[in-house]
Amino acid sequence: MDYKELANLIFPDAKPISYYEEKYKPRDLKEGAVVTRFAPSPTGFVHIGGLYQALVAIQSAKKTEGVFFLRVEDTDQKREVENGVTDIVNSLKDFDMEPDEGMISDTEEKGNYGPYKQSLRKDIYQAFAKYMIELGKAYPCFCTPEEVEEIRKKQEAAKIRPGYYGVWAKCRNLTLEEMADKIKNGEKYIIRFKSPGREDRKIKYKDVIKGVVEFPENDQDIVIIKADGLPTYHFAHVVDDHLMRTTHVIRSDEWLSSVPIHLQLFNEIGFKAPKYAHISPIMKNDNGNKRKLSKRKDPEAAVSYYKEEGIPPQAVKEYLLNIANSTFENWRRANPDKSIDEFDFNLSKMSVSGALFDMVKLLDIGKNVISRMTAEEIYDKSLIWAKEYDEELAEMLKSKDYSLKIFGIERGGNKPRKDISKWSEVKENIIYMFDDKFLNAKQEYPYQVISDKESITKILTLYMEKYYNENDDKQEWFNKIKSLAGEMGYAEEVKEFKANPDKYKAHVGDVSTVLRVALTGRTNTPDMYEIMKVLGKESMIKRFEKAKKELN
RNA sequence: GGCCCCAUGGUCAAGCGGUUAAGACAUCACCCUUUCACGGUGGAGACAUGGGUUCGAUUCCCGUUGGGGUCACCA
Repeated sequence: MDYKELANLIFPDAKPISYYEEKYKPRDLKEGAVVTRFAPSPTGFVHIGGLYQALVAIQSAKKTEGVFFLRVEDTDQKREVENGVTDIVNSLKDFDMEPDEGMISDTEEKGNYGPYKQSLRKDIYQAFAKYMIELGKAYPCFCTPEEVEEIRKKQEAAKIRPGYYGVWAKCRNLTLEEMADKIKNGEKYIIRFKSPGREDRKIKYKDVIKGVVEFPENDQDIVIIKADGLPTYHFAHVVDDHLMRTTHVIRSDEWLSSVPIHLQLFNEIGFKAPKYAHISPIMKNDNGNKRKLSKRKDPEAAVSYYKEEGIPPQAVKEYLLNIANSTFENWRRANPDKSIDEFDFNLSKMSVSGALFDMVKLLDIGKNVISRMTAEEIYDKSLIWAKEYDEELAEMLKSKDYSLKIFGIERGGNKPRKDISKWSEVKENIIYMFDDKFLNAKQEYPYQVISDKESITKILTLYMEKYYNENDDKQEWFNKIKSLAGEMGYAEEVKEFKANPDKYKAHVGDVSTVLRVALTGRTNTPDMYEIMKVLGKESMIKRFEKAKKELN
């Protein structure tokens, strides 16, 4: 019995690895092109941290004319969730982050390096596991989970490092004959890697983001093929990223401590290891402690949250990019209209420590992103959002013409209005502009300086009867309000009022406030001249009548 | 607990041996303005701590403290 015979006994049907080496040829890309991937498990919704990784990966690939692919890591059937793959694909689509290669739906994929779903690659992993066995670098292990647990307990009791290694790795010392006999007897087994490492030796490696990191060598005989015949993450990673010709593995921080295992695996199997870039996770402040954004506790951890809230995908991406490379902010200010793909993203400039998630900042970016949009875009996007999440708003937006007029107020030009940071704010923002909403609802009228019934009635009546003319330009329009103020005995100029506070009871601004409150039910609105134009005279009359009626 | 990583204002962060320690968000004041949003000006606000090294440390080294990660037939 030799290694080869053992390997054949275990994987009689596996192809030689040369078959796969031949099938998945090195990519023909220009020098320096980054081939990278997003490789999530379909275990539930897509996490904002995952989106962050994917974004960083895309930027890296785009910048170098490389490849970004989506690989689904579904080797743990126990944790798999229904529609997991579809969710991932759709989430990337929502953010306009479609991969160049890989899964494009639950069952379809594109690209020449597939399958891109690990559960479909069982044969491939087994071929490489077989190869490892032939090399004498992997072996079958017959320990039951209970036995392994038993070993761990002993180690813990003796306060020594837990794990399957050295003298604890019982099965590694079985003779080939013993192994063969056990297999023939039908004993259950898994495949373990035979680690050549020693814990008292150090390895150094250079992470693209973290810099030089030093670790003890791996000496654990880790599992590479599980009882169900599927590989563990470690082995799948090595096989896949080799065969898919990945140049850069961009993944979450939590993998950093597995690097010694991965490097050793690459080395023993004889492949060139990719470069690693370990990204710090996005954190959240929880009672003074930092912790990762959690799927269970934090709604904003799920990318679906941003869609539901109507935060533009563009804003989320810009926020994330800003965390990744803080120079992005300056670049954006200098290039307000450029696509983020033109930003010179730099992996190695990413922060080594995890950033606290800042919703306030995100919404500020949202505000700016939306302010750069035309009224038409705002209309389209809020309508799409409304159709899914807010029927009432969708109903309000039915008249495109009218909606466009509202969204057009103070928009365009170099100082656009910045009062919407997400689509879920739109309704509150414009609802008073709709007669059927405004006229039929009970309104609060927060009058300010001028608040007595008589004065208000007089202002509203006089204004419509004597002063308002829908054909006035803005200057004329405001002059009329001044005249009205004068007629009422108030100061026509605010400055004059301030100079002689005792002489007047109020000033033209206070008169405006009365008009504004009567018209809209609020003290803060966009430009009133434009509001009146959009509303039209008929609506104004109705609103003033309502206001007068509801004076107390 | 072992191993690893990290530490600049409330938050994100420039910095890479000599700086009045940038900038953005948030905050405050003022200006602009009929209100708000915008815009403008200004203010407050930081190098965790103790040792070294050095003519000189935010920057380099060590310890302490604090935070994070990881130790599965999960990824």
